[in-house]
Amino acid sequence: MNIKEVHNHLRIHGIKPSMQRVSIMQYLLENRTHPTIDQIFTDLLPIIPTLSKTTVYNTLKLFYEQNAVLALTIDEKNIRYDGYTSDHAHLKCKKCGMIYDIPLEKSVLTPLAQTGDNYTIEETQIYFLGVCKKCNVEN
Amino acid sequence: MNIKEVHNHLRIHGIKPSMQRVSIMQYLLENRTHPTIDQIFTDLLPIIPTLSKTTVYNTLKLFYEQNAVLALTIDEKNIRYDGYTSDHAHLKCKKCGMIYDIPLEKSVLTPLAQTGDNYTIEETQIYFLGVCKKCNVEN
DNA sequence: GTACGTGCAAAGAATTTGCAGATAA
DNA sequence: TTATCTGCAAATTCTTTGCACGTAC
Repeated sequence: MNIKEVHNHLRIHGIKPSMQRVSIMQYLLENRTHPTIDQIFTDLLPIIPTLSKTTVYNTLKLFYEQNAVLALTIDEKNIRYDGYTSDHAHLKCKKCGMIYDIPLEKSVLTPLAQTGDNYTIEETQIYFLGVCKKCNVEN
Repeated sequence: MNIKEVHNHLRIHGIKPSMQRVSIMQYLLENRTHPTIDQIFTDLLPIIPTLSKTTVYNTLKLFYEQNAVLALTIDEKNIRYDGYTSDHAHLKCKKCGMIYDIPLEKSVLTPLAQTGDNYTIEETQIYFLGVCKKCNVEN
């Protein structure tokens, strides 16, 4: 994904595009791995040697407040971030720890939306805990 | 809820009932407030003055491993525990921070169960983030 | 030049670990 | 007795805060 696209993506969400912010958002958009703060920091440090972890914290907090990313708490230890904000569920494999995207059909989304009808719902998250296909085959 | 019932509840889940374990489980069954470790500790300390926070951590980890409680990560700061393990969703109010139980209809559960069909799903959690009725009225 | 962004170091909070004493079968 | 359970203190990990320096408009 080229930098201009990332710039636009940030501006759409009301975020001024600094060099660090662009790099972090680009990382999230290109790596659909639901990374932790630490993974983002470690992977970007070789590219931006002056990067500090505080900046990664600040930036992701800002992205989250501007609804530019999803924050996943499916992992008890660390918050994980997802640059892909459309409707989808997440599966955490209890064996390998990987987090997978699970597409959601309308048959799920429609009744679910009705469930929240009596409240002011801003965000819905669905987490599955189980074993992924790969780990199932291997054992 | 009397102690014998709590004893049984623990034994059903393969947990030896010590005094501390019974107190903590009884607390969870009688207080459907999704408490944090700290809330449990603080509330039980007057009843069990020798209780240590380590024991509360140990005990809830054990309960969770034995599927005797649900662990909610809907709150980014602390894990919250729920002694009520049947199907229901949770709503976290962004204003007051309270976590509410939301009953789930079959129209939600059935298509949701089908979504996970290709995986080995052991647990499903649904989180709503929004504003509760009380806070909506007040503002 | 003023406001905003970044990054260091220190502080704070949540959780885990190591170990010794207590308890129960 | 022998396992297990408990609880203190220390260690570790994750996150936030305070502040000074840089940068951009």
